[in-house]
Amino acid sequence: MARWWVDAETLPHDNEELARRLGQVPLFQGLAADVLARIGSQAHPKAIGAGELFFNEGADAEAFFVLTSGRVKLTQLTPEGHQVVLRIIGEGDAFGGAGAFGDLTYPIGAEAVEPAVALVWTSDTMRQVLETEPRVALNAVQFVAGRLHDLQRRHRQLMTERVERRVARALLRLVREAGRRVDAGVEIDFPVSRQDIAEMTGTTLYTVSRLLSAWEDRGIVESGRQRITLTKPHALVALAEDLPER
Amino acid sequence: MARWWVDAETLPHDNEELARRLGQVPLFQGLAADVLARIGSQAHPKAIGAGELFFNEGADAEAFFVLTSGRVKLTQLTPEGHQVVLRIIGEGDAFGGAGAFGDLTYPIGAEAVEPAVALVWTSDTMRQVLETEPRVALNAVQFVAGRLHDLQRRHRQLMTERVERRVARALLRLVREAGRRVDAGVEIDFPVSRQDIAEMTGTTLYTVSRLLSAWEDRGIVESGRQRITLTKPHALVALAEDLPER
DNA sequence: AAATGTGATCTAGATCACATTT
DNA sequence: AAATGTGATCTAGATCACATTT
Repeated sequence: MARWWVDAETLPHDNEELARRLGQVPLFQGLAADVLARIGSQAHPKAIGAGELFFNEGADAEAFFVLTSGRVKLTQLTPEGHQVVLRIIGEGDAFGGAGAFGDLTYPIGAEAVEPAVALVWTSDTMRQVLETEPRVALNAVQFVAGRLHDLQRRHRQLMTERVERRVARALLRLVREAGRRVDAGVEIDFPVSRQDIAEMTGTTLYTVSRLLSAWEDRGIVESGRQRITLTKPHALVALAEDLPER
Repeated sequence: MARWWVDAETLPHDNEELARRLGQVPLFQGLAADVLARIGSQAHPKAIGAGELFFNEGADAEAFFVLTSGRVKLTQLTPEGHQVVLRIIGEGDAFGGAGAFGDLTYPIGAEAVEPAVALVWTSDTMRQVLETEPRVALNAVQFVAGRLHDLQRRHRQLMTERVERRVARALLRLVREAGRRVDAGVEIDFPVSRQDIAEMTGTTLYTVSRLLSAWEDRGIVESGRQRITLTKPHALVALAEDLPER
């Protein structure tokens, strides 16, 4: 997908283009151009830097977001302060819907892993859109149900699969959603640390480091500081799916 | 909550009462009586025995259900055939919505843990209701979002907490949703095996058995064949929340 | 027959402790 | 300074193997 807006300033200048882009967001699919323009006119852009937050878990759910550039990780914190990464989203993805759906506080946090820009609506505005545009409500059901089904599958995998397979799946998922072709193979297109992978898969950075070292020895991956390239993705698929490795 | 219908035969006789009951289902909250009556008239009841299925994971998502009596576990199977229990639902709970929300197959299975009766609509019917009754779509977003948030919390717990705590949480959850006061304390009101608890918490029946034995020694639970009574629920809360135990 | 209980043993992966790299 | 690599050690909980209970 092409970049939507390179920065916050370019956004308000072209409302027609904005409406066209919004129509490609799954949540707003199927809406008439004038409705999209009206929804778009109620948004304002917000840009944050890498490591900054759009919102914290537990904060008042005052706003709804659609990411227009960058990557954002959706996280939860344990009472002991350990972070868990639920998913990493990219441009065109909606997040922070809890307020519009009736919750008082965000059940998750949202942190930029690289500089990010999002369109922001107040939760009240988005609740009104949900209530006046039945198509948006239908899209929202499908969107949230999709998230639920995906998490159910990963929950099952966390319950039943070994760490190696879960880490293999996480890497494949990341390149599927954010892969960039490079000479050596497919690279994950934003900074990912061993710690990030550990927080996505329910293990420790030590174990991720050892797995990546072992895979590097076998020529399956190449990795550096916050950078991972899959040189033989099919070999990781074999690990993830328990296929014979040829 | 009082029993809705003791068996399939009693259902069709009183459409007004049916509409009143449907109005208490979260998904149908806020609908006018005539709309409820129309929705109710399109349902038919289905009764199955303990251990039988309303549907299998992966089957065509042809129908939508509201449980009116009994308990149903929502499950997933691993490729190796191991079962995982995502949740156990009771009367008034909706399930099998995937078809109405646009999926072709059920992402989970639904098995009765005791004799159960559900109202059944075709997925097409329910999709039409979703499309013509904006309030139902709004309710559905809230319902599915609630399921998602709950699973996100449990996913985090599965990633970060020890087995003992997860099992303590599972028991507390079961008595909260299906607890029955008895002389000795609070009993889980349907048959639960060690295996069921293991499939809910991502451990083995052996570990659950050992935990229950240890807790029985400490006077926290009493348990028998497919039966668990919490005699000191507060002690389990202390285990689940890491409180000092007094 | 299916569910449960429990001792003995094993092991995947966590934890600890440093060293090295970017 | 933050991220990574890796040897040494530890341990929670799985696995195995029976015995017992309902």
